[in-house]
Amino acid sequence: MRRDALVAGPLDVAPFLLGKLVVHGEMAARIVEVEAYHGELDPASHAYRGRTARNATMFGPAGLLYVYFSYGMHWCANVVCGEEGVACAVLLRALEPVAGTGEMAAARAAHRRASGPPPERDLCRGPANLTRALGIGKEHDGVDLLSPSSPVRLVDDGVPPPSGAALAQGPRIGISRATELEWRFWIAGNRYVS
DNA sequence: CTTTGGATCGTCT
DNA sequence: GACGATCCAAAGG
Repeated sequence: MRRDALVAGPLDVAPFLLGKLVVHGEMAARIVEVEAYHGELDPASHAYRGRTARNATMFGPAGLLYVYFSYGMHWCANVVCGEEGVACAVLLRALEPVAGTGEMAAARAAHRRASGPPPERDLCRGPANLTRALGIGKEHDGVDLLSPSSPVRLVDDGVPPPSGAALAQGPRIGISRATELEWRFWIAGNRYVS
């Protein structure tokens, strides 16, 4: 992954990230669904009202991982994009498990307890589920996804982003403002989409 | 299948 | 003091 590929607006970077791999240890999963958040121009973004301690990572250089805590129990992961100082990010909403699925299932099962591990299709389905499966938490906020020495990395294995009819687009999920914007992107027909 | 309510806490107003 | 870029289990149809 070249960093300059991420130095662009979130509406360009979001579809570009579809098909890329997120790697953590022996685990790898392919991005199949994302949402774009455009910092200070976007009422639904954490950075809409400017820089705070929580959203500081969003203002960093492209390629950082922004992790935030939500609803008192969930972690969500974003890829920071755009120029440094501009708070753009792409939320990861669903991934297709590629490697290390046993470890992912164990991580999910540990949290779900009684109900056991979810079916493979649901391992990384949903923004909080995928961080749980991959073991991503607050300790990963601000790590450089493009550095070979980082625990969590973004890898391009040559699978091209979807284009034309293979690229689907619609409203973002779970927000209360700017709901008219169709800033969610996914791979059309992919069964791992949430 | 759909609907509903509970969990649970950091952050910003 | 309210609320959120959510998920899950239980209950109802």
